[in-house]
Amino acid sequence: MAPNSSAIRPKDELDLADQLSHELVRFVRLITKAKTQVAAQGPDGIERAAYAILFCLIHEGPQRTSKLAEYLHSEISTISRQSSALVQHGLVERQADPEDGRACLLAPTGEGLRVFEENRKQRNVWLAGVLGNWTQEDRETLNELFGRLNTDIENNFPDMGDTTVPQQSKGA
Amino acid sequence: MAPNSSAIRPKDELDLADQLSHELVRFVRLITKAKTQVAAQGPDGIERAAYAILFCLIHEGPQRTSKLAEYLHSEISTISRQSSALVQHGLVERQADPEDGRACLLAPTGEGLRVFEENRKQRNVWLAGVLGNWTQEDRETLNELFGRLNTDIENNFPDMGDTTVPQQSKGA
DNA sequence: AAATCTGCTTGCATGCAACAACTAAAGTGT
DNA sequence: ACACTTTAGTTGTTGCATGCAAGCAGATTT
Repeated sequence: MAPNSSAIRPKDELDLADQLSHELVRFVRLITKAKTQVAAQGPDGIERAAYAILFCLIHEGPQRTSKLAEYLHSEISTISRQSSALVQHGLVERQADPEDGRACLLAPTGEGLRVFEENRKQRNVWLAGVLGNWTQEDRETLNELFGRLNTDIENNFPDMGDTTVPQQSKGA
Repeated sequence: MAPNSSAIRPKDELDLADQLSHELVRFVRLITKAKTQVAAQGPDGIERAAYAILFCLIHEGPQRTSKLAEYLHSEISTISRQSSALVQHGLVERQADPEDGRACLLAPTGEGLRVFEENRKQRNVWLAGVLGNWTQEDRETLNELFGRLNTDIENNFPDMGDTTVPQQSKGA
């Protein structure tokens, strides 16, 4: 079953939207599958999802749970759970927030950095494989457009928040 | 918390891979969130995930469960369940496969088409909003590169299958 | 110091996908 | 033609990730 009809090239905007939507869900499916295959947890028992936290902490510095949630578009509770796991495994440590005793700043530990670096390498090896035949230019273009897409999606969230797409009509 | 260090522009391939990885997970998070916000199920009680099946059937014609599973990178059982739901709600119908009595060809019903169309419109409205400020050229480029990315990821799956990224070292 | 607010954690429910056990229909060999 | 194996799909169970809501402890206000 090779993509035939709509999967060749866009004729007009609507077709393009269709196609892009398709690529979007295709991508999500692929990643979902990849996630299950790469094993749910690293040998350190860290949730896959928790690496995003590590990434954020490393790139942005120690953060509060709430900030992380905001940044990662997750529930605070989710971050809380994942952070706990990271702390338990010694990849992240809690520091008392000098400005607020209730809050705890999460910061990567040396071990956390090391583990993250290794993961980063793994991921990059994989990505390099995937993009092996790409020209440098295309890679950069993809990167840039992808980033823009994400940003634009982020900016379009508020609308979805209350517009909450009603979807179709029929009642059964 | 604005992206600072590595989130500006790629210096070399490794940095680019880093950045792209980041965009990838960012995207997944965004979509994940979007999915939950758009409501778990359509008013017809159909799982969100099932729409991919509808899409596939409409674009590729009646298919067997197994083909769908292959195409959508899902387990047959998953497809089976979702298909059942679609059948129950009259969006898809089972046709006996003339070539094999065990198999059933799944085909969209008129109602299925209608419902899908409505969903498509919704999605396109949203996408149009997201890509509102893009030039047509950029949109097409994104679409093309995204498609290529997906294809290349698909092709790199076999490796992941058994290489199953060992990840890091320390045992704690 | 009592009332309130806020940041985080925990319990419960949901959605989704995988694995396994099972049914039924084809093929195969004698 | 009849048992035996293989193949297609369905259903039950399990497990994971997430969101919501309730609870808890530290901070703030009056």
